[in-house]
Amino acid sequence: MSRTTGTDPAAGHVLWRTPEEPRRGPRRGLTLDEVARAAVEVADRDGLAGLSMQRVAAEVGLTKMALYRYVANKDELEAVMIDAAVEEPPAPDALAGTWREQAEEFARLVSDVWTRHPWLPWVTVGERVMGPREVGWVEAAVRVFEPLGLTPDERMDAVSMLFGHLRTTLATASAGTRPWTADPAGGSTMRDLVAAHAERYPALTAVMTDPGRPVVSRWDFGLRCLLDGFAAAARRREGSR
Amino acid sequence: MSRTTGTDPAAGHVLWRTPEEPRRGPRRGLTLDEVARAAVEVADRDGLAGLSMQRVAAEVGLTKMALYRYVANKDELEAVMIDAAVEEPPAPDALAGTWREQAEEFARLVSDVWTRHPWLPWVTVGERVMGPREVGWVEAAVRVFEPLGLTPDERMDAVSMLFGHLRTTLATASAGTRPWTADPAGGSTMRDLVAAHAERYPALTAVMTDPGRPVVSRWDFGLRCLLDGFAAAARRREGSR
DNA sequence: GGAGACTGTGTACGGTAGACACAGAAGACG
DNA sequence: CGTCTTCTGTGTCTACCGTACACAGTCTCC
Repeated sequence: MSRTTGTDPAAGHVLWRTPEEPRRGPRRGLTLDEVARAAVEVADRDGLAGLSMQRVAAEVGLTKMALYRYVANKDELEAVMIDAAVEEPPAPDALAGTWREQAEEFARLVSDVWTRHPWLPWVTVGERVMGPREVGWVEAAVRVFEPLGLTPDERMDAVSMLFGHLRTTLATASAGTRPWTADPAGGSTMRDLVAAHAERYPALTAVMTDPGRPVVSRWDFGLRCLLDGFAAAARRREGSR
Repeated sequence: MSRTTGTDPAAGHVLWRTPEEPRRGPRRGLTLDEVARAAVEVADRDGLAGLSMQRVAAEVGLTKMALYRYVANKDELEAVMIDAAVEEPPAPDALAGTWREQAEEFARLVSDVWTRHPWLPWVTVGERVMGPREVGWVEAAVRVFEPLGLTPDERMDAVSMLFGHLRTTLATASAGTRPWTADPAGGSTMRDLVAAHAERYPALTAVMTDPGRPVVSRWDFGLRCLLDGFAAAARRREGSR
């Protein structure tokens, strides 16, 4: 982790380093991008638990130790595969309409990518170095909320909440469950458990007997609540101004 | 995994099994509860990554293989330690006031527990068998939203979103970061990265230059937005009735 | 034609979860 | 009392994980 510029805290990180060809020695058989895409493929196929240096190495036809010529460790591999998987963020003029329409469209875009790579909602949490594309997605999200009269901090909070909501929804959805059963329930078992102990959980029993709406309408409800909440916050700001 | 009742899907799971003394053989030196509490202690001290069968076994003075006499595998150990850590959920009459005050109080209670055990927000996701206490917390949350005119499904969605919000907030807070920097950013590095590439991320740059409010006010903002959103949904229901 | 830098390989280490066989303890039953 | 049976805890073993390190081979620069 050696800083080169002094201003860029992650200059030493593969994600933000411009790849400069070494002068001497044998050419490397792969690019960092190929490694990243192979890792994405492994995670898509075998899940996050099935992702190991061994498997990724086998995918590209190398020994696992050769991978360490491309990334410093597994965390860095994860970082580059995230930035490879999220693809390009929407351009500034890609989203049109009111802020609300833009937010809905943005959520749909994130949902698309995170559905294509179901492990993404699980790894885009916690302390780590983000890649340029991932930061680009956050940038795009911040842009969406600019028309609202929120303070910068509130705008960022809104972005955070939007991503959080998508994560919660999509992470559990990818687990093959209807969204709420797994939060913090997890699995259809909660429904059965409640049914087996109805006297102990009356409020839940009442909820569980509901026939249930289709997933799409649940998705709408959550997002709508969130955006309504932001709108209310914006109104508060407007009023106090 | 042998069902005993037929109606209870997790009857074979330690979490829902009433512990019946075996007739013959030596007495076991520990109770399941002691094992669970030891595991909680390890996780509190060494974090989730530091939690291994080995460490927990050492904590209680056993070999790791002896642990398998108490739990079937590590997942089951995690399950029992979750239910041990969350403690008793609030009683039906423990929360008072309007639904909004109750929701705020409930959020505070969850926050307390999840702060005491910072690994909790990370493990209470995904497909798994919940314990009786954890289900009790969900039950309590559902009760809070009963006064609102939401449909059962919407009520459950609201609960899910509330937990999701708390998880996002507390998981990142425990990582030693201010909430939003880690979502999906992660770490103060995002701030620095944006600063180093200001021309590329203008919207983010504008946000980052903000001095920033104290954490407590960010907490309020998020929760307030969420509850405002629920209130709006309830108003929609009222209006259409 | 070196010298030196770089890539990919092989080996080794300490960690993980868990399968399995076994020694010993303790109640059940003759 | 002795024996049978069942249960607990131990020790050993396998397969895998991330990764440190030494080394062989390859390429460019001087």
